[in-house]
Amino acid sequence: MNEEQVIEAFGALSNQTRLQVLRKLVEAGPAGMLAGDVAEALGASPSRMSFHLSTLQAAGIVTSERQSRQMIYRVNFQAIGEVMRFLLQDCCKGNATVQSCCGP
Amino acid sequence: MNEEQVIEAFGALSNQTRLQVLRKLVEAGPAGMLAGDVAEALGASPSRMSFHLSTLQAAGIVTSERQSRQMIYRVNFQAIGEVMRFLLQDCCKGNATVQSCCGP
DNA sequence: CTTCCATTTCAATGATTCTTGAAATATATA
DNA sequence: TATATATTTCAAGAATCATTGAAATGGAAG
Repeated sequence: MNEEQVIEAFGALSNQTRLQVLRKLVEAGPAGMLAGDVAEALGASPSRMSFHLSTLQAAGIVTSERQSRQMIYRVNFQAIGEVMRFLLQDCCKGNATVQSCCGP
Repeated sequence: MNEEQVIEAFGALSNQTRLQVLRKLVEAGPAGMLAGDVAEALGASPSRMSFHLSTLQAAGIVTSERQSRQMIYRVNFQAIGEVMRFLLQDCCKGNATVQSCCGP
């Protein structure tokens, strides 16, 4: 993951609605969630949710799969880990204080 | 660190100039860097750098201290760790794949 | 083929962010 | 006090982002 992608990911994460979407999808687990269900769960219109889901997907933070006429969205934990790795290793040179976020 | 602060931090990190500033300040270590030196190092005007440094400081990612008529900026590694912890624990419920970013 | 349903795309609008250069502020020195 | 230096603040304009509602698309079912 390069700097440009990481910047896009941070941009995607710097929004309340999208952070709520992320939490919902984490809750949902590997099964993921339908776009419409995410919209309903968060009280957002379909078009507004589509905008935010697209933003998250463009940043790689979620993936999408068509299931007949609906769309399943899932968290991409790998991508989130890579963003964190970039911040820790590339930006902060593996600083121990930062690293302790994952610690005991 | 609460959601609002984390969103502000992600916003601060989603910009190329500010990511470059962060790297410079990490390089500089505990001594920090003068605002003017950061500006010069990155080829940015004083007012433009002041804007970005203020954004980073408002987000808690850097601290500032006046030294006579100049300003010393330093990385706040603790804050960066807290942002990562929030993303890992609060958003991703401690997901192992995400956590492995800090791993071996 | 028509209709229905889920989602996305589009256009318009308002809000936020970024850049630029000039003016203001704070501090030091002559 | 006057002057110089470092930084911030301010105002204007350009660019990007978010919300809304209407229209278009993709796919299933009658």
